[in-house]
Amino acid sequence: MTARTSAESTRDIPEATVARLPVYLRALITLSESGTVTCSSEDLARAAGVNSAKLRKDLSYLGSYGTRGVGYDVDYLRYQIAREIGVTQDWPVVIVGIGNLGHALANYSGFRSRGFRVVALLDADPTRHEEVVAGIDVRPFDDLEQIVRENGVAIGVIATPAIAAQDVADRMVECGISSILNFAATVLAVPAGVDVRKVDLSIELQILAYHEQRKAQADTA
Amino acid sequence: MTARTSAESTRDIPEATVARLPVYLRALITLSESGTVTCSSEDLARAAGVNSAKLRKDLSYLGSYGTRGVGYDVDYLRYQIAREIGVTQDWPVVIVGIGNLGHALANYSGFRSRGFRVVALLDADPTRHEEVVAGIDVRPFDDLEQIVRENGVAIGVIATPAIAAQDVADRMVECGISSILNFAATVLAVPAGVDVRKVDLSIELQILAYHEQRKAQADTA
DNA sequence: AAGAGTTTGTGAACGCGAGAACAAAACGAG
DNA sequence: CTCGTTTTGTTCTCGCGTTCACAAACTCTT
Repeated sequence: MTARTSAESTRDIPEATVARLPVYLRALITLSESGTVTCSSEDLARAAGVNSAKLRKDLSYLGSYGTRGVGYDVDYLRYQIAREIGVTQDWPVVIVGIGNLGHALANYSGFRSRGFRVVALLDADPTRHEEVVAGIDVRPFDDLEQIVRENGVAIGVIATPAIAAQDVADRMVECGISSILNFAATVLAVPAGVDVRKVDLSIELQILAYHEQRKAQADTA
Repeated sequence: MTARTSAESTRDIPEATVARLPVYLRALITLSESGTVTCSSEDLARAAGVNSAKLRKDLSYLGSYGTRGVGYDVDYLRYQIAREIGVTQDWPVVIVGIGNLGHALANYSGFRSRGFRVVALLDADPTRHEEVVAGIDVRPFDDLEQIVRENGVAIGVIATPAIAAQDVADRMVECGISSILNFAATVLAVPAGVDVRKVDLSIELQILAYHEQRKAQADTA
């Protein structure tokens, strides 16, 4: 990892703030589409479901984009956040594993509208290679390297069964992919420098179940 | 909310720990299926992708289920964690919104195998009410109250478009559902006492994009 | 039976994030 | 131009979560 020398735009933003920026961005888009030109931190915080002090602190890491006594220009702030996240540019993405979830992901319009372009759908099962999902041919997993090279893909999505996920991740890393979104129910081992984010549907439900159980215990206490 | 008087099993477990318990549980199940009888905190931590000190501290909130100098009995610890989370019992769940994602969720085997039973699929669109997904009839959204009442449903999953999500949530709360898993791209407002967890696919990708952009900047610096 | 070797459970230190509170800056009225 | 009002940007404090480090407890060998 090279040392950071550039003065501009490389202050490090806390991870917790990074995770909220997309939420603010979505709220700003909604406000913009409803014709709102200016909003206060209070307005935006309510739309994003956070505390207004936290919102202002988060935005202060990006710079000083508001006007005291007035608030924030919705479209201007929207652009600044989008630029900071990096979604003003186009991110090519590959999805591996075209089962039920892979289908849903391929058809998910939220990717396209937010700067992500699905350039390929891959599956190891040859019987799926006839399929066309969301207007995209399903191709053999072995085409991964070529696709990554030709499209400059940096982000991969894993929607395979858990048993296959580590192999897919290894191949992705070999091909030069450095960010992985993992929907498989397994912990991936990857080298340093590769980012993995995990989404596990059943874990979310289990967390809810824990709290639900406690509520039930409290009621019968 | 009633005061907690029961001495046993009501120590409050930190939220961060609760979020990791399902990960430990999954790791233990994998270990158990591979025939492992005993494991050290180091082993389990590696399988779960966390620090072993953190693992031990997390487990210490549940009680003292290990043996010094030996480690943990895999099946025993597995049961204890499952019991603490509440997945030794069966949780009936309804899914509202049977689009691409709703299909994927209805077919997701990870729910069933972890104590969650999908008792109904609901959709507001009458043209879908002919469909049978994952062996379950798709029914009108207005049947929600009856289904919740008859099955004692406490957990609802929202997989509708963002525009409909708040209405669905309101109706769920009215019917007595007190835990909601929200896949729609919107922030839900719910009364106190109702838990909401949000899963937003495009937000996860945006977080990856942010880090990817920084890596690219670092390389060209 | 005693000592060497493991591994858990936990006390203590540390760092990060949340929220309160306020000073600084912009606007508008008179 | 000045004063009051509004709202941002930032400082400060507090609490939570992570990690280290070690004593307590158990096993095994001799």
